[in-house]
Amino acid sequence: MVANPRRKRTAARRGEAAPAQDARVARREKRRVAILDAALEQFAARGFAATRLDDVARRARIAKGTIYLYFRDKESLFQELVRTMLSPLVGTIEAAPLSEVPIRAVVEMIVDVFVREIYGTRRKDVIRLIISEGPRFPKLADIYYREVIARVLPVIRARLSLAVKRGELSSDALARFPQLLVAPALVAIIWNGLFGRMAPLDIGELMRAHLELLFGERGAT
Amino acid sequence: MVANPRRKRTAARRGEAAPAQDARVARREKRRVAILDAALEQFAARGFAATRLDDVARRARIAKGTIYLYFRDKESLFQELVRTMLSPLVGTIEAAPLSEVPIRAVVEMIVDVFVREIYGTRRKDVIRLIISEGPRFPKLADIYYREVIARVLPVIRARLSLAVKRGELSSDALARFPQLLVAPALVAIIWNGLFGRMAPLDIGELMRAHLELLFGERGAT
DNA sequence: ATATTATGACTGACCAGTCAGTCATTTTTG
DNA sequence: CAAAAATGACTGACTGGTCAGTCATAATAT
Repeated sequence: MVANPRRKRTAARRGEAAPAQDARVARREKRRVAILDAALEQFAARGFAATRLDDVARRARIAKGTIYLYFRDKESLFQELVRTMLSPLVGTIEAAPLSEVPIRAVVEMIVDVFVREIYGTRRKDVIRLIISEGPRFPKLADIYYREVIARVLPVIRARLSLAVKRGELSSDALARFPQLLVAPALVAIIWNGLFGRMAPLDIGELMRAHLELLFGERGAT
Repeated sequence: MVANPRRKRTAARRGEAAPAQDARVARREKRRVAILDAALEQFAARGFAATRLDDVARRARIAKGTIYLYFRDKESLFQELVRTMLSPLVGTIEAAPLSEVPIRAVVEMIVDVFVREIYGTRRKDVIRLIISEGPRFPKLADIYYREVIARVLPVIRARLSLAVKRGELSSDALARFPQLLVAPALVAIIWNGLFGRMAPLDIGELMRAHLELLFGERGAT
């Protein structure tokens, strides 16, 4: 799109952003979110292949054709969904108080972010989707790795290595495999997705037990 | 199937198991396995919904209609696959030398079974399938829970509780959440399924590090 | 000859993606 | 200012293709 001279003139004359234009943009964004919302619901409930875009459209209260005005195709919609839901979270870890805090507090903070911001929100459904569909959509696994894992993991690993050097940790096991830190939380997501009906797993207690194994008895709660 | 009178007569007359009959049974079983094999390959590669029974048939070198002589429908085939692959494994744990062995050896044995018998075989694909498709097939999650989890978990939990009572373990965290024991192995399966191309995770090293965190430095290897 | 097993063409349901047409809103013209 | 023209967001019927499951027929075994 080329800049429109008409628009410029109007905005200049009134000394404000063109209101009609802004309303359009806002409306467009609202629709986009509505589609993504509906898509998450359907993909989470039925998986990628079994989700019908007719249903997504119905949930979003639009016609099916409209989806194609916002997303290239079903797979793009799926990818955008993952990107939109997870990318914002990365900042939280990247910007966190780094090395000024004792390692136990750092670890508890990471675990807490995971439990509250993922397990406690619809993001857990996105994680489930990545686990389920990722192997069949290399592009999806790629996006997730590049935009989340590759940005968060090194930060955490660096802090853990520092803790080893400082003598805060007696073993370098965690620094070498930071995955060990969140593995139980991931398992809780999976477990409750599968067996929540018959044997729900209390993620709070689970992670408390996990930290107990890592650091020994009770810490600040 | 009702007992076949012809078979009885033949066996009696010849004083041996009816050979023709046995050949039939064997042939039938071989076909069944061929179908299950092909199905595992396809389901693992494409997921339940995207797998075509035409492809399964081609892989098994039979016609599509033949599948329906061995399995009621696509979903039954899927369920039978899971049952057939995992049930045999349960015996291994159930029959293992229980409380005569020190707890660390018990734990290492459990981890080892997991790594060798699941991660090291096509059973890991079955686990992946359960994780991926389970939420959409409650019947599948049910089967897996009843036939595997519900039989293995109590045994392991009991042994861990005993270890706590005996003073072999200083914390009851593991006894309360035996899931913590295998969580890293599960994460390794998932991780390598998603990111194996760009950042493979060495499950041997991972589990060694895990045990190090649970028990402190090196044990018997 | 009969029963059992296997085949693969066929059917009907299903669904992603398209596109010609509608309509509300905005811009231009007189 | 009102009428006319332009815009572009939105719709939903339609198409082409896919695939689970069936069944009449054929091959094989007894």
